[in-house]
Amino acid sequence: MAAVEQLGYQPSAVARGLVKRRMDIVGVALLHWEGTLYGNAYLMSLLDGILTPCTRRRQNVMLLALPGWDDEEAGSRIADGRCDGVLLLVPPMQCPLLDTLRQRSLPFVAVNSADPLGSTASVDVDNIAASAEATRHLLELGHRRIAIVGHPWDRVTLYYQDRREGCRRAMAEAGIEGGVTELTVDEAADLDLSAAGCPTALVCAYDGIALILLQYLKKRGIRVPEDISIVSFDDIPGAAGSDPPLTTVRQPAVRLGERSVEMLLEMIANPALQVRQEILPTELIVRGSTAVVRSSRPGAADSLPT
Amino acid sequence: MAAVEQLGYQPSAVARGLVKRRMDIVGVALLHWEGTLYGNAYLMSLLDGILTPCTRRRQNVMLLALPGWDDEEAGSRIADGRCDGVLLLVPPMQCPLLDTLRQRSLPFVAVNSADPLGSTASVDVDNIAASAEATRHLLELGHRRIAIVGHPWDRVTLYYQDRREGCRRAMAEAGIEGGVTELTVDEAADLDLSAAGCPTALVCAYDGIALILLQYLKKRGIRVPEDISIVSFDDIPGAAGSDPPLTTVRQPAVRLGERSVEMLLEMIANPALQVRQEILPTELIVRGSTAVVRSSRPGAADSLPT
DNA sequence: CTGTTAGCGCCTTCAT
DNA sequence: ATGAAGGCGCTAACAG
Repeated sequence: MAAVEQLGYQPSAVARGLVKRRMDIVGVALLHWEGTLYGNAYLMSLLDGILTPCTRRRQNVMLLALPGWDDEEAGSRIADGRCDGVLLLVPPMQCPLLDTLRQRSLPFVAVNSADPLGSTASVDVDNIAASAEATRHLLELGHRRIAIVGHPWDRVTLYYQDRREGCRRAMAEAGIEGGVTELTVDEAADLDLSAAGCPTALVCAYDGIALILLQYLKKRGIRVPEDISIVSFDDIPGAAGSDPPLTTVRQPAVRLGERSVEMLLEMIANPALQVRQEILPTELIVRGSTAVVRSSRPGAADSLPT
Repeated sequence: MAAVEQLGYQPSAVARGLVKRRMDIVGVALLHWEGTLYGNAYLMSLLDGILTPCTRRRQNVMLLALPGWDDEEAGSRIADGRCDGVLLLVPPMQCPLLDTLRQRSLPFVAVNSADPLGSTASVDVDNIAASAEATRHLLELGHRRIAIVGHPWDRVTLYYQDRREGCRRAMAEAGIEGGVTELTVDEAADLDLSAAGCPTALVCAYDGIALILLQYLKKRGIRVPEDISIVSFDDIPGAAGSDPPLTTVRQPAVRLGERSVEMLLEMIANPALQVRQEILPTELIVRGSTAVVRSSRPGAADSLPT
């Protein structure tokens, strides 16, 4: 035993893992290609939340960077016994990796992407309700023509669709029918404010888009919120420090990360556990990027709240 | 073999690892406590650079979040055979983990923290030269009283000390002796510009500090760069979008990450390889947070460059 | 309570 | 070519 100290002996985690069928590693699968993380503060916050309970509970975190969710070999890189369970960051409802995990009955939790069918464990927010709240805020400020802004590739995501749906519902409740106009970032940046029917407020799919848009608009001399109001989602660091500070729906990113790890660890410890879907609350943070609609904007004054 | 397809058989990476003594996992050790990643865009960029070559070369990345570099159990969590090598993100020159890795002769590369003795493999930038360049930029703008700003805990880091040293050298070359004033973020935010001897330019230890400082100063009605100039380091996303956009020394974070992985994989493949220390170039990005010193600032006009 | 032994699932070597 | 066997380093079950 003295020799153990002397020689600095370390038991092999791999050999132990082979016997105990547990590596104390949780996998974290996320989309990644060069530059994806760079600037993706939201993912960073999620990771932050994931790491804390892992460190406390002596779990290691293995990152699985996927070029796409349809990647066929993802399963063989993470469902090969090296992880005890997997966290999927914003996965689609269907992909080969999900099938592989199910087949190998490896526990997994979807983060920020709840299956409407309720068949997979998940931790998420209620994007529809969150977006409806943000939209109502705009409606209360007198905005009637509201568009949603996102990249074309965002449109396939569940959270985008839910946020659009929330927006639609809030507008419908206010008597504005006809769906929500969808704009790409470029279209939003090039908006002709003097055109009839031009939106007076923009709902951005997430803060990253809002921040970029703010820069484009500033370059064109368009003032936010005087000329156009902007709300978005996430409340990443940087949302409060932008010019103007963003009005945004805060997502409890750190909590989402924490809860998803805890749920996963429970599932690993007790595989018979029933699938749970947890919903965490969001909060509308009103800052400087939204204001009462300007009466000089065509078609705005006639619909100010009474 | 048809059964393999049918049953979805997956070889166990753990059993294979036991035999081959290789898990195809690179460990990434970094300091972490709750909220550390949140907003640490620089680390994110490093990670980004690390993930790309790893994905390409079928390596997995295991995150080891350390509460501190003096953590005694860090070694047993990563030097227990589960990783083939380790990347240390901004480690100190001495810590138990380093000793453990050396003892177990596990290959490792220090990122952004080159050992002046040259005894450990590393990928870094030349912080002294980078800081001297930034300082010369300020000197050329007529600034003579320059202070460096950092949190108290930054001061123990090598990069802080090197950046301060670079600053000192550039000032000494310009005939300004006496060392560099060191300010905490709070002190810098509370600066009395009308006081004699008050700095006219600030060198922030990194962009995160500069961005925070910008907000504090704005709240106090102090204009940047009119009232005070600011330079910093890293060029994180957000540095270009701040108000004003930051003048900063760009660190090739993604490249640093990429190179360090590649070096580590070489060392894993060939343990006899000689220790290399790689230095990557930086670039001063001049934007809007620096300007010619105002003659109205006391003691500034008398020392304008001739 | 200490000491021995049989695998964990794979790869490698050796024999057929 | 295909097949059998030993062992990687550990744990757990068993025997002394």
